Parts: sequence; C-alpha cells; structure tokens
Amino acid sequence: MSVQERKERERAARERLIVATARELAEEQGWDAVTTRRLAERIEYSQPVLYSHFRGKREIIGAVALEGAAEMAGALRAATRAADGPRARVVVLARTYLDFAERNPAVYDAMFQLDGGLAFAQEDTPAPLKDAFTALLETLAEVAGDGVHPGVFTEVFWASLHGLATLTRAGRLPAEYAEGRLELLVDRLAVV
Amino acid sequence: MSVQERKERERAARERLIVATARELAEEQGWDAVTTRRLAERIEYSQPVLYSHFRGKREIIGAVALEGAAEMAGALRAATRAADGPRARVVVLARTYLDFAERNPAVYDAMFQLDGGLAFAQEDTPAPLKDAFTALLETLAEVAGDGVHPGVFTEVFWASLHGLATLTRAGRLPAEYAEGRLELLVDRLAVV
DNA sequence: CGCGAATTCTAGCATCGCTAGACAATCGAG
DNA sequence: CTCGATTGTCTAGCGATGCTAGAATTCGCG
Repeated sequence: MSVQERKERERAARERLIVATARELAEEQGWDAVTTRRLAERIEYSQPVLYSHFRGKREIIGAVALEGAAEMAGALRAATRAADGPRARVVVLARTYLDFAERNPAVYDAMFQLDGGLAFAQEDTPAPLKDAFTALLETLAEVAGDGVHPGVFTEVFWASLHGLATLTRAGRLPAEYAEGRLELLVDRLAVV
Repeated sequence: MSVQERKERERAARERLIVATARELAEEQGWDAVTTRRLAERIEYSQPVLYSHFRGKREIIGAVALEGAAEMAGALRAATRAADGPRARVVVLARTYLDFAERNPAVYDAMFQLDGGLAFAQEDTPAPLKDAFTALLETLAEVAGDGVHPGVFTEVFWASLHGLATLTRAGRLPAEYAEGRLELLVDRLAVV
C-alpha cells in the first residue's frame, strides 16, 4: 500500500506543479513563451516527463483552463452573493467577469481563446466548465425577462462579456469607456 | 519611365498574389498551415521574396485583415441599404456580420483574433478598419437611444456580435439557437 | 557585348513540439 | 543481501517553424 500510494501522491503533486508553472509562465510572458523546454526546466525535469502526464502542450493548456474555470465560478458566486437586488447582482457579475479576464489574461486565454482540447456545450463538457456557466446562469436567470429561455439569455450575455473582454484586452476597443460600456450592456440586456 | 514602372507594377501584382494566396491557404487549412515555406511554394518563389514585401508573417496577416475589413464594410453597407426601417436594418446588419465571420473564418481571425500588427482605436488605425467600424456605426447610431453616445453603443454592439461569432465558431456555444440569440440581442440592445 | 546593380535563391540558424532508445533507480523474489 | 526485472528518467534527435546571410543569377544600360 504505502509505497505505491506515496508514488501516486508524488506524481499528483508533480502534475499540479506542471500546471501551476505553466500558468505562471503564461501570465509572466504569454503562452508563446510556454515552451516544453522552458516548462521542463522550471519544474527541474526533462521534457519527456511532461508527456508522461499530458498528451501534449494542448492538454496542459486544458488543465490550466479547468483550474481557471473553477476559480472564476468561485469568484462570480462570491461576488454576487454579497450584492443586494437583481440589478446589483448582474452589475457585479459582469464586473467580476471582466475583472477576472483582465487580471488573469493567460488563464482566460486558456479557457476561451486557445485550444485546450476541451469539449464545450456538450454532455462530455468537463464539470468545471459547466459549473462556470451555471454560476453565470444563477444570477442571470432572474433578469432574463418573460418568455426568454434563461440558458439562451445567459449565452447572449456571456458572449457580450466575452467580446468586451477580448476586444478590450487586444486594444481593439479603447480602454477609457470600459465602465460605460459595461453599464450600457447591463441596462439594455437585463430586465429588472 | 517604362522599365521602372513595369517593375513596380509587377511587384505590386506579386504582393497581391502573396496576400491572396495566404488568404486562400488560411481558409483552406487554417492559419497554422500558412507557413512561409508553403506560401512561397504556392506563389512559386522562394521564401526570402516574402520578406522583400512584408516584414514577416504578422504583416501578411495584417494585409489579409485590411482586405477583409474593406470587404466586410462593403457587405454591411450593401445589406443595410436594402432594408426598410431601423430595426430591420439592425437585424440585417447583425446577420451579415455573423454571416461574414462564418463564411470567412480565416479572414475574420486575421482581423480580430490574430496579431496582424495593426493599430486599433487610435489615430493611426488603418483606414479600412476605421471604415468598417463606421459602417457599423451608420446603422447603429439610429438605434442607440437617447443620451447614449453612438460610438460607445456601437462598441458594445460590436463586442456582442464578436463574442457570438467567436464562441459559436469555436463550438463554445451550441450552434442550434444561433438565430434566437441574434434576435434576443437585437431586441434588447436596439432602441426602436 | 559586357559591366554594374538589382533581384532571387541556396543554405543555414535557432527554436518549436514531440519521441525513440539508452540509462539509472527501485522493487520483489530467492 | 543479491540479482534480475520493472519502472522511471534522461540524452539525443527528428521534422517542422520563422527568419536571414551571403552566394548566384538575371537584368538594364552604356
């Protein structure tokens, strides 16, 4: 028992180290800088070790994405729980989402911009991704408006936030009116 | 005169060939398949010729993006011109935008997902990009609503469309309710 | 025709993701 | 405690990538 268990624990710890290091490196210098060589050097193992944990770079991105999804779901729930009233909850939800994207650009990219080999919007979508969507839905369902499917409403709202997040960060939208855009979006989309 | 002029004409033609070929290849097999070697082979020149026209791959992507922006602006204007009434114009605008993104995924990526080295939302933003934004604004200004800056409204609307376009194409939104999402978005955002 | 300049190509660099096969460490049986 | 076998890890290398230096070629002009 003990020997094998210890090995498995160590292996799991190393896997977490890989994911954490990849995330770190990506936030520091962007995903392009996350090469298998650099990553291997940082965890102080050789490259092939990475491939004994993950099929390839794509799967490492996927692992970071799942970690990020869980974090985002937590952040969204924590933020909305502290807000009073449907409208305030939606505003804080949107702000928290955009804030997460801005503070964790590499993680956000792993989740929604890069190919992490994860299934979306299907039965076999990993739980953390489903749950992050659910976290959005919990707050948005109460402002979807009559006769509007909450899931579809959440999809639209999410897409809008995603558009704002990505275009702003890429410098394709001016940074200055960010708050005004957020409020306009909430005012128009949410039925309070 | 004549010799030098002919050379310049030929040079310009070859530059157009490079851009067109890059676009073709990207639409056929994705931007990852657009390598300098493959591109050079298709235009029947060696790799260094590419670098006598463009600083690197990034600039080639940028050139495709500009071409795409001009096309998109034309498509948006043609579509909205044929529609009666503000709401119908907005619906057809949104549909045309999403349609363009779906039919020209590689061009859309060059414009809004990849780094083409272009400036956005600044004075030195290339004219085609500014004009594409203007094409959106022309139709959207009349449904921005009282007291809402048309530019900011256009930014929000554009971001929402962009989110829908990218998330749908990446399979992160189910393909089935696409039309419903579009109509919901227009109903809520546009003030008619 | 033949020279000088402009143009194009060959060959190569550093780096990438990924992997085969050599090597080392560890385990269980006797 | 030793020794073979299994597991784990590393070294070295493959075929690509974007990009470039310098050789080779082509071309216009006197």
